[in-house]
Amino acid sequence: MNKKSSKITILETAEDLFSRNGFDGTSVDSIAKKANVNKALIYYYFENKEDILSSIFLNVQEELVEHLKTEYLNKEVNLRTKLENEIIYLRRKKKVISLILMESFKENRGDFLFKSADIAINDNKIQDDTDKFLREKDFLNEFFTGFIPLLTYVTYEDKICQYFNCNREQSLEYFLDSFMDSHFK
Amino acid sequence: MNKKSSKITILETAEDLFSRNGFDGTSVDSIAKKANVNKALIYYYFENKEDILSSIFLNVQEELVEHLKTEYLNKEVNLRTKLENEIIYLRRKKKVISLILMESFKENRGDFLFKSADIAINDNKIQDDTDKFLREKDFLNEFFTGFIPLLTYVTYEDKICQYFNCNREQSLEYFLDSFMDSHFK
Amino acid sequence: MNKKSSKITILETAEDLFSRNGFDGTSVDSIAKKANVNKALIYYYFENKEDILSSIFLNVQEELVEHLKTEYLNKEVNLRTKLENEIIYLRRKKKVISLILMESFKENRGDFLFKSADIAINDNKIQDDTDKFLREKDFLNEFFTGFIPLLTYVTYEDKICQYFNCNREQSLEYFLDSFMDSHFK
Amino acid sequence: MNKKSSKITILETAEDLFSRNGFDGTSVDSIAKKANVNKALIYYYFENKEDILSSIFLNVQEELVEHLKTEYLNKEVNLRTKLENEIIYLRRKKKVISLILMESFKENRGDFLFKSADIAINDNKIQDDTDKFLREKDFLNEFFTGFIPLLTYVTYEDKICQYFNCNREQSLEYFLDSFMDSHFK
DNA sequence: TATGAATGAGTGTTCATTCAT
DNA sequence: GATGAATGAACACTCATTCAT
Repeated sequence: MNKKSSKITILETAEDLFSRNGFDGTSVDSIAKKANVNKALIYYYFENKEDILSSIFLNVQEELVEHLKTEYLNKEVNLRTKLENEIIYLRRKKKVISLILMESFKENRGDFLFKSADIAINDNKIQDDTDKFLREKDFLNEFFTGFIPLLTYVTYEDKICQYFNCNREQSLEYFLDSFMDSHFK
Repeated sequence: MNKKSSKITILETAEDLFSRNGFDGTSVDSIAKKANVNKALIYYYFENKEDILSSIFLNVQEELVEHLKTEYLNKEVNLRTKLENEIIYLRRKKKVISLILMESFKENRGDFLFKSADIAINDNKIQDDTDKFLREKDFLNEFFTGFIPLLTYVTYEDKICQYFNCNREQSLEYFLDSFMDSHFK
Repeated sequence: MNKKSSKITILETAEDLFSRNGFDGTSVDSIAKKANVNKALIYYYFENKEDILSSIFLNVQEELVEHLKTEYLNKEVNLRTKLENEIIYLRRKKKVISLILMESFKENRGDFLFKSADIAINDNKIQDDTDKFLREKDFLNEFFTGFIPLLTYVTYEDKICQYFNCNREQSLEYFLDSFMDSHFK
Repeated sequence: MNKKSSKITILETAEDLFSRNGFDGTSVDSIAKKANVNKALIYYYFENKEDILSSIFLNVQEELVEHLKTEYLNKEVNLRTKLENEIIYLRRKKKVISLILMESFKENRGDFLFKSADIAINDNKIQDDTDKFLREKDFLNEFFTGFIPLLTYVTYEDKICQYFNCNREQSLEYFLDSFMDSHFK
């Protein structure tokens, strides 16, 4: 049988709606309606609306982090191709990414983004106090010239192409050129 | 007399709350309460909640655009100092910036950001179809390696310093190094 | 104009419904409907459902306490007549009384009843530690042989008369006889 | 084997929660959770929530009635000791008693209490219409000076001791003195 | 300009109850 | 006996907005 479990349907629908309208702009009612499940069932699986959000975040964290370790790309021979593939992957996750970014601007809401970035950039290695400042410098560099441009690119891509009435694959080329130039030397 | 007009108080309070909790996460009630004005007075000055948001955006647009024309910085002698000053200015606008970014991820909400970027980057010059692709390439480059890192830096600065328990002015130095390296050759 | 203020209508309706169905058995919706006011208006006047209950309690406390100081009745010449009048008064308050009693049995809910009884019985006089035990003994005596029979009488009166199909004024006579005998010597 | 049957566990848990929070303040969910049984199992044993309440009441009625026949105590030699023992017994039933009282104040809910009192006081004897008034007078007397003080004492005892920070066994002595004086001549 | 009162529709959440297994 | 999943209606509470003054 191909019938997806209700819980997964709920999560996917919530991800979709949250990414379109924001967390606060999405009602639990609308999730239930779009997911074709009874609203009370949502509360059978999740403690509250917030819990849906956390679940979405946690489900994607590990996978996402893996794809954002741009520093390792350095050693690759065909760096640009590798990067392109990463973006193609990230495109499939653009809804969560949009959601993560959106929420990160709210008060006391940046932690998930920073933690993910921290793990991706510092590879979770034992944190040695001696290189705290190096770590900080590295982090800021990777974060603002790598991480953020990458994430914002995949979330804004369609919107920009729509706004400027331009071609998506062409835009990707331009972005890749730009990113290669600026981020890698 | 120091007494600000009610309308300005409302706008400032709304900007503050919107930037903290998002547009949808902020109620008109809470604005009224925090601004110490009668709720109905808000509807005397503004058509609806949306109208408050537009007013905030429009009031700041021109000024903001002026400060985001990073390409012109190229010709400056003391580029880094100039950039630092810009960031110091943008810090004072971080609430609106945060708000603009937050909203830009929602469906059909990116226009304000893109329009501002478009004006800042292309200087609003008569748009000649012949260099459309150059414009696009330039735009994407400026947008993702200049505009976005700058805007996200000022909005994330405090959150990051809090998360990593680090020093704000030191972070700024690191960011400036990074930005100079990546964005300007 | 005879139009009662909405706030008072809400309080009176709530008192009525709470006393019939209990606090938890009464919905704010039902109060709004019966009081013919918009539900949101209830939350304009009261912080939450609990706050309606507290308001009802506090509004009646002082007045009620005054009528329950049975110990002072001792010196009266026509004690029985005095007592009868008190009961006639308490009958008019039987809704709140019923409500107070009902709630007092719940966990952490007896305080209002005990505090009222304490004030009524001890007349709020400066509490001298030397006669703490006397106070306790007096309190228990007054509470269980005076206070409680009186309060339960007015709340059960109608129910009992209905159950036994008997006459209300005749019952009052019987109760007064009984109370005079047992409580006063 | 110490494993209680599920049905009994449900009844005991319900009794506990009902007595703490009232019938309406207790959800079937919370009973299931606290009793560690599946919610649907509750509906396997009981028709509905109401049915749980009735079961609790009926299970205890006979036993309770037996212990409330205070008029027969009259003939006892050591009346006070007998009474004390009754209270010690009733203490063990204080949860149901609290529940019975709580519910009795609601509209159309006093019957269980009155019926129990009626049986206890009139010993269920064939009801002769000729002494109807005597019966009524007796009933009211026993009910308000015996029955009610006794029942409310065991339910309020802990609350009062907590409120006044007093000793439970001392309170019992005081209450017994009081009850002996007022109820038995 | 300003306000207290009011409203209808919606919010997140929980309810008692049922179903298939 | 027992369970996980499901449901429709209700819950307490809040929303953006309006009105009369």
